[in-house]
This record gives sequence, structure tokens and C-alpha cells, in this order.
Amino acid sequence: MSSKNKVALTLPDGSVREYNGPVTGMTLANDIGPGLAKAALVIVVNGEQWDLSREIEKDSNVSIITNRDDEALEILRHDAAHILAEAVKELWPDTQVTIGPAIENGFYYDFARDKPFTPEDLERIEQRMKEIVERNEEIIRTEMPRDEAVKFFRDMGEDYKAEIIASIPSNEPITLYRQGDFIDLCRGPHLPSTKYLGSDTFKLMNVAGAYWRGDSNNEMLQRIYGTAWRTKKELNAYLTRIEEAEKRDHRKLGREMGLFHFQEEAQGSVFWHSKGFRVWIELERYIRARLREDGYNEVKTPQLMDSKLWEQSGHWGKFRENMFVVPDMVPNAEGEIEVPKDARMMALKPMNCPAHIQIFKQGIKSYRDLPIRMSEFGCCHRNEAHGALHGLMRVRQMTQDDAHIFCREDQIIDETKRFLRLFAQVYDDMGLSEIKYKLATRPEMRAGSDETWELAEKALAEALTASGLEFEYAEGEGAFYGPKLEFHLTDAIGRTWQCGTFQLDYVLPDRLDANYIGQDGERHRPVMLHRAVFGTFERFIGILIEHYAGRFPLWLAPIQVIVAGITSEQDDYVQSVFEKLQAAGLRAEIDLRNEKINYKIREHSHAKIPAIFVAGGREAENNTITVRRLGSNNQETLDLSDAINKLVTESIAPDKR
RNA sequence: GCCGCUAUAGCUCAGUGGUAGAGCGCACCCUUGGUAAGGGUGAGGCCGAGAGUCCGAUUCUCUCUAGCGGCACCA
Repeated sequence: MSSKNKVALTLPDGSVREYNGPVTGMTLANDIGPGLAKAALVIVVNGEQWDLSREIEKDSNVSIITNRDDEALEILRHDAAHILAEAVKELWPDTQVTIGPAIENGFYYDFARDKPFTPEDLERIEQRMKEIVERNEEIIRTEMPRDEAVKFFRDMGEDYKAEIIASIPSNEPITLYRQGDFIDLCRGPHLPSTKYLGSDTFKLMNVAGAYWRGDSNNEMLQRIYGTAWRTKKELNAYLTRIEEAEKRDHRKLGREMGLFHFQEEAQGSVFWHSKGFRVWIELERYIRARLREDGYNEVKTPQLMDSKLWEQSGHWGKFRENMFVVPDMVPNAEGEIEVPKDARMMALKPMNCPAHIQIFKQGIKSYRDLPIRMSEFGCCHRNEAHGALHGLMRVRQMTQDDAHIFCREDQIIDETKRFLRLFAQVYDDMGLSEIKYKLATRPEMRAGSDETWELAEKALAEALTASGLEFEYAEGEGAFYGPKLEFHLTDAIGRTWQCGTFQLDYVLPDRLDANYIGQDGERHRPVMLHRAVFGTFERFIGILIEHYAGRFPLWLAPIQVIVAGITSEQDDYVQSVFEKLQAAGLRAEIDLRNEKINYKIREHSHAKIPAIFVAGGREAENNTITVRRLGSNNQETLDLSDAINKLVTESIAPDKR
């Protein structure tokens, strides 16, 4: 028991330091050693990050965060955001500040103002930030009573800040941070002064619009993004990393490799060129085989269906603005389009599920028939917002490797596990390992009872855990008809995309009146599991292009091998090699151009062709071939049949190995 | 859909109030060369679409369309 004034601080190594009264983190660090005092950034007091200048009044467990700790970077970036805000306020005092957190790789700050920031403004701001860093302004924490704080910010014309205070729970203190003349509402903690952020370790990246509080009903603010690091070296490494990553961008590679293109007349829909479509064909063959192995039966359902069905399914109500709707009519002889009032409305399917239920409903199903795993490479159309479209990742016409599993409630966990096994197999085959698993739970707007949701969410969590997968919850992100598992992959630029999905649905079978006869002779509702492994071919191929940086494994490569001759003397031999490669089922091309071998090698290497077969006089004479593989500067001369066999073996798809 | 930026040759990009240029690619010719660019010649553009200002617009202004970066929405 410590006396009233004494403060005992327990360090991570278990040692205890006693003080005769309140003590700051800075004092403690100084007492431990001058080296630590220099490196110290923030102190953790009973698990909570505190400023070094804040007085610790009670016995506590403490640890000191230095520049070397990962947490330091986040605090540094948060400081950078404040310095950004200070710079903007100095340059344009009328601009209102709102929020500015640290994010992955950097920070941002949202401002409210009429005039947009220009690139020149960004330069000025960055320059001013450097000045503020050099000023080495002390960052001072103060607490303020709630009412006073609201008035304080209102008087300054900072209405957003006043609004934020109102949303802070009443049991939490209102803290302000001052640096120079700039005062911001902030939870903290911050570093002792602005110079802790180096003047050459950060960079402003871009400006973008962002809604106040993330709500599209609110006004739009101007967000400035920046990146910040411990050292200039780290900053440069990051900038280089981004540059490198941009080279893998599937939109760039897709054009360079001639895989696909987009054009205005078909916004958001892909023109697949023959090379790109070869990847698709191979993937489709592969997943079809995997699905068949796993007990799925493939179907094909209509593209265009009466709006009545969509009304019944609930899509008309919930998904209407994303649906392409067409009247069931043709233009008159003059080509004019007049839609009669009573025209039947048809919709291009945005999903396959209602159609699959129609198939399920044909005939009477017994509990013995379940589960039924019904798959379809369904081509769907969704009228995505213009601003959402993004290369292959977000399109308006997409083909899913979709399937619906109709099952009894007692089969849910087994079916989930079974799906997770399939999923793991497929992603392993593709060499994709960095997958984020998320369990999306009940949203505010939802159908079904809480008990049902409780059960469904538990079932998914249990199946994930049983499959040994680590996951995080995405609260409130579930579909209105049920919770879902989301499988996220990251693209070259660091954005994450949901590919595979697994959703529980108690609602749709009910709305569309699907039932089966149970053991008890009564009718029961089946549970419907919506699931996709790739998600959509479009997005998945986009991810694969970036994942492989265009260097597809042999089984997926659009062109697997190119045969090139050294001189025109070997044209006949080269032609015969090419024919043998084709006969062996390989995707081969031939290069008889009047170019030097150096040139051909360079060009085909740039085109990311996995194998180049070179034939000169020696090869033609001995019936051999010299093989050069992508990524290697070595070459190897082999008997032609051996070389072909080797390639054939290597190009066997994972499902046939 | 919202905020901002961009749109010139197949690709990457210069450029100008007086209707355009480079490199790569492409075509033809010379060259027959052994593993990442051999040489020469040449053909390609309604300067995204529409309107306005001007004697004259690819250039300035406005509208539209598409793309890009975010936000919102979502596989």
C-alpha cells in the first residue's frame, strides 16, 4: 500500500520505481537513462498510451515507447496529421478542420472549405509543414470541461469540432492539444514536440473528396492524404515500393499483354481478347472440375426475367437501383422507342439465386435429397455507380463461379467446413496465401429474427474456428438476409477486394416458397447457402494478373512457348517444332521474323512468355532445341521430345496433378 | 452518385491562339545475325464529343462523355 503521495511505477521487467508525488513519463525516462530519455516518445500507462508530459498520479504499470516500436509510427503519423492541419490553418484561416487520423502507411486530414486544394496548394502546405517541424513547437495536452470546449470551438468557428465533442461519451474527458497557435480537439497521445517528425520523412500524396462522417448524405469535405515514416530512407523505400507496385497494375499489364480492353460504349464491361480469354477458359475448366469433385451440379438459367420474380425475391425493393431493367418490347418500324404504360418489365439478372430456387422448386424434394449443390457460371449485370468502376476489379457485367447449396439447418456447419476446404484447396492451387477472413454480422436493416441470426453467426464462426482459420468480425456488414464470410485479397496498390464469399440465407427460400418434405412428412424450408470461390472471373483474373505480375504459371499462361529461329535457314525446322508443340496441346506461337535472336529474346521476355525455344543450325541438325525460361538467363539444349515432354508435364493444371 | 484531376499517333508522352512533334511499335528495303534493342526509308492524328469567345481554337470558357485518385456503395 503506497502512501497518499507516493507513486510506484512498475516497469516491464518487473522492477519498480517509487516517487514522492506525481511524475511524468519524461522524468521517469530521464531517471532510467539519458539514452532512453532521448528515444522516448510516449509512455504506456496501464495499457493506455499517455503523453510523456502528463503526470502519473497513481501506482501504475508502465512501459515506454521509443522510435523503434511499431506503435511509434502510428503516433508519428498522427502528429503529422496535426501538423498538416496547423499548416492549412496558417495558410487559410477560414478553413475548418475536422478529423485527421493515422492510417496504414500514412495519415490524412479532412478539411471543410469552399475552394478545392490544388496541387500547388499541396506544395505550399508541405513546405509550411516543414517549417512547423523546424519550429519545434511543444505539443501540450490540456483537459477542458465539455460545455466550455463546445463554446471554445464554436467561437473559433470550428463547428465540426464542436459536433465531434457532442458525440464523445460523457464519461470520457475532453482533451485538447496545442502546438504553437494551433489547438485541436484530440484524444492523443502526441509526441513532445513537432520536431519529432523529421522535416524530410513525410510527403503529401493527393487530395480527394470524402463525406463528413462517411455518410453520403452529408456534405463533402476535402481530404489530404500524406505518408510519413521514421526516416527519409523509409520514406524513399515506400515511394519506390509504390512505383514498383504500379507496374503490376492489371489495367496496365492487361493492355501491354493484350489480354483485354475497355471502351466507352460498354462502360464497365470487358472486351476479352483471345489471350486474356485463354486464362479465363483454363480457370473455368479448372474450377468446373473442382466443383464436380465436390458434389456440385451445374445448371444454366435465364439472363432476362420478369420483374415480378424480382419483386417476389425482394431484389426489386433492396437492389433496384443496381439493376438494368428493360421493357419487353421492340422499337416500332421507324425505330422509335415508346414504352407502353402496361409494358412488361424485364430485368437482367444481378444474381443467380432466384433462378436457382426455380430449379429447386421443380418437383418435390425430400430431406434425403439435401444438400443440393447447384452451380452456375452465371453472367450477371449490375448497374454499379460510375465512380465505383475499376478495371477488372469492379465491372458491370460479371461472371461468378456461383453456386447455391440447399440444405437443412443441421447441415450448415458441415457444408461451411466443406466449402472452406474447397476454398483453401483452390487458393492454394493459385498460390494465393495472403487472405483476410471476415465474418460479416447482422446489419441494422435485416430480415429474420434475432435468434436465427444468432444461430447463423455462431455456425459460421464455429466452422471457421474448426477449420483453423483466423478471422475478424465485420460488424453490421452482413447481407440483409443473413451473415456472410468474406475472403479479401490485396491488389498491387494495396487495396483489398472481396473475392470469394459464403452467405447464409434464411429469407429467400421463404420469399420464393422453396420447401422440402422432412422425415416427419411435413414441409420445411431449406436453408440456402450462397457461395463463390473465385467470386467473379473478372476480379479474380485481375487479382491473379497482379499477384503474378503478369508472369502466369505455365498452366495459365496465354502463350506458353514461342519457337524462334536464329536465321531463316531454320524456318522449316522451327515450323516443325511449332507443329509438334501444338500437337502436344501446348499454346505455342512461332517467330520467323527477320530479326536477330537478341531482339526476339528481349521482346518475348518483356511479353512475359514463360518459355522460348530457340533453334539454330545445330538444333536443326541434331533434332534438339535450346530452351530459355522466363526469369532465367541460362539456357539448356535438350532433345526436342524431352523438351516438349518437360513442358507438357509442367503445364498440367493443379486439379490434374 | 459525390469531390478533384486528366483526355494529343497503336503505346508512353512533348507542344502551340495561326489545323502538330519525339521515342517505342507498325510497313518496306538492306542485313542471315547464337540468347534482353543491327541499319535505312516510310505510313499513321477531325489534338475525347458538342457549344461559345475570337478574323482564327488542339490551345481560352461552358456542357457532356470516358479514364484516373479518393469518398459512398459492393464480387
